[in-house]
Amino acid sequence: MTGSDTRPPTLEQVANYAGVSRATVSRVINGVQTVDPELRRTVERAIAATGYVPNLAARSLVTRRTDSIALVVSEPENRGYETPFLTRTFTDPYLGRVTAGAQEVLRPLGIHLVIFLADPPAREHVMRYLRQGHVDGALLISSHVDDPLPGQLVDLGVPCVLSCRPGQPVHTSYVDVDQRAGVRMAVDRLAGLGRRCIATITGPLDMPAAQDRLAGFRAAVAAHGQTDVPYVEGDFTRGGGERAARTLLASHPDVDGVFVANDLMADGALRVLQEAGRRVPDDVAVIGFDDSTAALECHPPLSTVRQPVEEMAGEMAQLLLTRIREPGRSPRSVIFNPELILRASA
Amino acid sequence: MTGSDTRPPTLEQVANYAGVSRATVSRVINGVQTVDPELRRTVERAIAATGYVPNLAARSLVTRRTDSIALVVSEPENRGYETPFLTRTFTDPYLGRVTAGAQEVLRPLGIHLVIFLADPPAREHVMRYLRQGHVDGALLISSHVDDPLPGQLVDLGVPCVLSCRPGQPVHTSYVDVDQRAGVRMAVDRLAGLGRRCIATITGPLDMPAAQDRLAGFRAAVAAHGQTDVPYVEGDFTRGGGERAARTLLASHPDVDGVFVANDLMADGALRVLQEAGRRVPDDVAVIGFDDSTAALECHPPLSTVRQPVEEMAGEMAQLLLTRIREPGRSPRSVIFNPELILRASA
DNA sequence: TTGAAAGCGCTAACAA
DNA sequence: TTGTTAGCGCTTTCAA
Repeated sequence: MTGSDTRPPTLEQVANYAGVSRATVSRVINGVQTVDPELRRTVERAIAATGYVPNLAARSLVTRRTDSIALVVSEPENRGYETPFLTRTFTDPYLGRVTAGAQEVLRPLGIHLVIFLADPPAREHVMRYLRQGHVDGALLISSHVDDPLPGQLVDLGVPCVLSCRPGQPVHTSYVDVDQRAGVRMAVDRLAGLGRRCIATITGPLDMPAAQDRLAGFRAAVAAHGQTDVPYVEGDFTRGGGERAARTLLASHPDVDGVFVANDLMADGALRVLQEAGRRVPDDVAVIGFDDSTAALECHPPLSTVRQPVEEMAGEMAQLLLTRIREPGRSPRSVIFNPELILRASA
Repeated sequence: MTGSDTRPPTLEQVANYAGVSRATVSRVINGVQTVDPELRRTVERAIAATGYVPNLAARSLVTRRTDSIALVVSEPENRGYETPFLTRTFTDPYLGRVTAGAQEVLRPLGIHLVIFLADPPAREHVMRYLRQGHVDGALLISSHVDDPLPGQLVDLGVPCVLSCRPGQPVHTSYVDVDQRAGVRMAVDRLAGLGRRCIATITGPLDMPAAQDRLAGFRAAVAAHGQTDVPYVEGDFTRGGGERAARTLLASHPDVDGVFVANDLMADGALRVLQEAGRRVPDDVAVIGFDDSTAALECHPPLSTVRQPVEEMAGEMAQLLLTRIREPGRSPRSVIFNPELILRASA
């Protein structure tokens, strides 16, 4: 009944059915213009009648293209975060935005986007998958300074583009937001609100993005004459934000402004601040980073530094396509401008 | 410098290098036992020396296997949820758990898991990808009653397994949790706590899982002699939970127990209840569903009905593998038992 | 145990 | 404009 023990129809069979050569059917399928309209019609009927679907393996064996690219989220090793990798990844709106942005440019081109999560146990598999020519290239979300994956992929000749400044120099393109400029906007705002004790909750400091934001914070508060640089390291999760906020409150009870390195942690921090009896923004003003959907769900809605993630992902896709088409061309990176979005929290 | 204009080494080249035939190299690669240990050594050296990696396309052209299976998350059409599909999907810990569970069984077998999101714009692409034989089968997360995808895939002969009871009868296996039993446990607990006005916040009622949970709720409260069945429809997101809780509070200010159809909504509901001055669990007891990571992040920590998602996903993978190996065999479905996890909220 | 040879289904020169 | 033909890189009989 399931009846698929029989093989799917081949080009050859369609050709026989239509009474033409394989080459002609191939041309019709690939939209080559030099085919007699009448014949094309005949072939199309034959395709419909036989239910023909091209065999991808056969095609890519000769074209050396697969028309699909991978989105790889990588984590070099278990750093004892409270939340495991998969949970963190699938709980943060970030990946959804990246996917959306990449799809936007890939889909019209008929290119498939396949998603891979490369935590240490999966790492080898993903590497093999990419090497075996299953995809034409990879968009790499690699956030840790010491992640060897980007370097390895480049060495293997897999075209790729990174989602942010790589921790170690890698001969490949990347896309990033001007982290420091973003933080600067946030701190300027807090200072403009008259806050005198401005602190920050950082991301994991083994991530370039987190380092950049902390460095930006240092520079920004210094510019406003604040000599102390109170910071607590978080992990970019809601729970981490809560923990960090508690630590911060204990060490700096007089804090009146907080720049939190992402929205998820800001949400957690907001909860803790308010449970501790601080009014936001009156007692403590809070600004996040990302402008993800989480920012809108905060109570009160979160002021935040907007990162145009979708656009950035689209650009990554473009860069990758270029890289695939012209492997010789030298890497090019694109830096986007952040924007301060003001809501109720600061 | 990037130097990959040159083609990767082929089996043939490795064979020449090692001074043996292609067949022998192939045997070594595929772990065939009948190869002289000495020769095997030679070949392995040759493989290492040349940096050989099998060409997947060529292999699967002959074996008709790809050793990869797809995890497809499907949504039939835009139902005007507040939160868009990708955001919802990548914000809910559910998918991470499914991935983890499936990987657990697939990885040791050397099978790749590739993730696809099939919302309406991507749908056609994903279908094509699956039909073209890019994967050996698919794990399908399809939550809507009227999603045609499962039926279409089955018709196309793509082996698949569903993540819950399908809305329409489909000739394929699925895995599910005993929804009604789970809800029953929750309601029994609330009733046991002496709650007299027990309400529920449901998932989208065009999802079988949401329907089952509501039906289970009906039956359970009736069993405790509560004739009224107060419910508000939610959307399985945090924000949706907040909105639903507000509605509920307005229509049933005397509510003292709430069963919320998933943890994310329960988190939102908790916030709203508390902002409205209700103490949890004293004034209102709340129980969620899933036992996802969100349950632990709630304030107070959420009592919830545990669904063994990882295990269920592992079983899906097993079922799919069986289905791939023995296409003739008739579909088999597996129902898991839920478990009530008591924390502070009820 | 090893090798020779025949394809898997497709695209792309090249000829006609 | 169409058809013929030669592979793409691999696995797998079948002989040796």
